[in-house]
Amino acid sequence: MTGTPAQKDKSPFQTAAQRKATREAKREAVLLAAVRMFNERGFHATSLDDVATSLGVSKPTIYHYLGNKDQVLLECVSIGLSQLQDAAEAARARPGKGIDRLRFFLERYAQVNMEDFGRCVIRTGEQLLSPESAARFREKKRAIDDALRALIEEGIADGSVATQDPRLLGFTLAGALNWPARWFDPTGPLTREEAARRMVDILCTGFAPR
Amino acid sequence: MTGTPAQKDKSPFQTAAQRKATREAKREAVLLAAVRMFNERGFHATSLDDVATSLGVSKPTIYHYLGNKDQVLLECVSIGLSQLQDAAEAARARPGKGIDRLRFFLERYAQVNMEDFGRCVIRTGEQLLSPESAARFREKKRAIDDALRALIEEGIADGSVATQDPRLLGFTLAGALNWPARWFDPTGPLTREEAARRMVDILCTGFAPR
DNA sequence: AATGCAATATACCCGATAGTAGATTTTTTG
DNA sequence: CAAAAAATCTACTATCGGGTATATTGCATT
Repeated sequence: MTGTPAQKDKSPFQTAAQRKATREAKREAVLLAAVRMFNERGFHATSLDDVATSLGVSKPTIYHYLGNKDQVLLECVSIGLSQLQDAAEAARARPGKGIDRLRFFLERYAQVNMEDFGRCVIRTGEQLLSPESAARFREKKRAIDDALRALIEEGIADGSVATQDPRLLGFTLAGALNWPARWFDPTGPLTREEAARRMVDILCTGFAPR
Repeated sequence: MTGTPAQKDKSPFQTAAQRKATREAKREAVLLAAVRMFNERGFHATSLDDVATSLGVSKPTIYHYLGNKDQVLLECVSIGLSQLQDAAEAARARPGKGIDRLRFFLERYAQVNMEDFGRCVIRTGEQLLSPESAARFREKKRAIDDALRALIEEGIADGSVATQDPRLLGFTLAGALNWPARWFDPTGPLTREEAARRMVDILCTGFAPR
């Protein structure tokens, strides 16, 4: 048996698929490093030099994987928004009354907003992006809003959700559950799941005694 | 009667007090122009040249009234925060059950967040300010948070507010009522007062049917 | 072995803008 | 009216950071 090499996948020689995968992994590492710095120090206070240095590479390497700073930010918020979109679809696919599906969505929504990419969605003002990127950003946020509105309407239709003004209810719920992007501290007393659950409870029953 | 002039206060000659007042008025005009541009285009996307031009003056004029850009922003958020502080004190001074005082505060709080300086408070990340200014900013925000918490606790004490977790209730309410800083449009269908009232209603009773 | 592409680096350019120096005009006051 | 003070301007400096031109290294495919 002459040919078969002893090394299975620690060979330094990669297949085309492996190369593509490591490239993708590097791209994602750039985005993760970037989003963390954006969240911590702010977009403008984070130079791509900073991001590069934090990864032990130089700035042109980032440009090798992503076109420019605007694209880096757009990618980051797009990841966060697709997580929210996934949550919406999962809620949509659930059985149960409208209120249950709504609560399911709201919990996930809150949880995403406590994670790196979700936080970035909330903290990123449209002004930070180029006009074209901002348009795509708005579009995707709009889809999330619509999904939330639809869940509310379904709840109203089956009598499990009570409100005078679905639009305003949507804004109110979203606002309450966006805010953890600013205050939640994962090293604090609550887990993401627990914090999300309790917030949704509060929103569901209100603060007046029943 | 030789002396008494016919012009009462349209004389171009001002008293010391009047001069001080016009100076203050100019300072405030700068802050108002600045905060509007900050809210619209973002802090970093607004140069002091832009602000100056919008007032028909040149940049050094701004420096004549305010020390530097950091101070301009700090002044803006300080105005917003003092409006919130006023709301807290007014609520504190009210008669009635805890829940009524809390609702009073929350409505004002929401209204402030739909106005120029309040919006700026919400939209300003601490990273935009110098470390020293950021510390003062945090301090003042902290005071508002504490006031909200205190009102909640009073409601709990007299049985008019129901919650398992006052801290989280505070965050949830604040988040919901901060969010209008991002979405509220004064040219839209609702007045500030009406929007605030409805949001507080939603938060008070929740979205589950009673 | 030779050619080519992917990955990465160094060193640079350039535009924007915060902040300043110094002159100038206007107003107040002695 | 003269001198001082306040208000404002023009023109400049300095810095930062996004983005690029170009060189280098090394694996990969034929």
